[in-house]
Amino acid sequence: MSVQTSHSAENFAGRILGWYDRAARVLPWRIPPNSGHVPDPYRVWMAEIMLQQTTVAAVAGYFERFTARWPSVQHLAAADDADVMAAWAGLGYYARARNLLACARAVVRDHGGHFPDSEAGLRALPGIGDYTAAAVASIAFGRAAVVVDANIERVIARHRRITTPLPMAKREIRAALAPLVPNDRPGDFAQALMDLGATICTPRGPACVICPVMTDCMARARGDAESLPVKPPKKAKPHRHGLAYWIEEADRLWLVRRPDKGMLGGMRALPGGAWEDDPPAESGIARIDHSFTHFDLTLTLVRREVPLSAAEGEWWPLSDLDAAGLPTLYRKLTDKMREKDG
DNA sequence: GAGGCGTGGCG
DNA sequence: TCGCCAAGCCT
Repeated sequence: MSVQTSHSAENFAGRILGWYDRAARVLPWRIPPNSGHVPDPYRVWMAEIMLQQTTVAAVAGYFERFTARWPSVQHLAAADDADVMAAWAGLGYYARARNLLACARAVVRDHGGHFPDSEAGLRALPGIGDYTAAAVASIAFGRAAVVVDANIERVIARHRRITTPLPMAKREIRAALAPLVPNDRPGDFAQALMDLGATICTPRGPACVICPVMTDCMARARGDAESLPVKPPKKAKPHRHGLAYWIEEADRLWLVRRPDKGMLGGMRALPGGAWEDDPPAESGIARIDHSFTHFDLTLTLVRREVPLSAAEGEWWPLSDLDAAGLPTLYRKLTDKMREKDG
């Protein structure tokens, strides 16, 4: 991975790290630069999984709750699946939670409770891809890995003015970044580039005038930083419809668990039918709209008297629905019913 | 390589 | 309002 470091590369890393020393964001999972503290690989890993495609603001509370409740990988590995899934509810991309548990158990079972300290070792664990392996190797273990996330992609595509469209540009971006990675403080370097992308080299309206690497940024010189990186066009989202069943008895609600694969896999949910292209005939007692990554959904809530015999599920106290850990889609329905009934 | 996979915030 | 986007991974 690492390489001969040219004079200009040192200069780049130096300016990035100098800026980071002054401007690093204070985050619950982050060791402040030059504090002399040693990062806990478990916490670094936990944060990286939660931050996949998810904003810092959304993650903060979940990170605090998870690390308080399961302070080590051994604690997490011993947790009940249902508790972990419920605690993840609302954060999205639920395959991450299933892989989080699988990964914790693999670390305990196959690695004596210690995370592998190499990129390749980390990459072999469930839920850890190229980015996360490099990020944990670099931040937790000081390895000079080439960390490339969407922020860093944007920073490098602009600095080197790489106009090849994504995802083809990834190869060029990685090649451009590799010789810039310092052997000293590689973790801070990666976090610095991500902070830079999040606060200065932003997708829209980048604040080039205060950027620590403005002087040799090729896109800045050309005045087209905001147009980079070039991304492929998005596809239109279809609209779907579905039914959900409100089955209530003695102040309890009938909940099911969705299958492990597919949408909202492994999560508690209201029972219901398949999601289809056409709206249902019934008008129901409530209706909500929800937008997923690849389709929009209108869900109609219908009252039913008894559980379907074949459906496996559980009666849940209506007074404690929050603890069920329903995904946001179903939370919208239960919130609406709570409003109606007072 | 392309598509499946959540959610909330922001301009 | 609504499209875009956020520390991607898996198949």
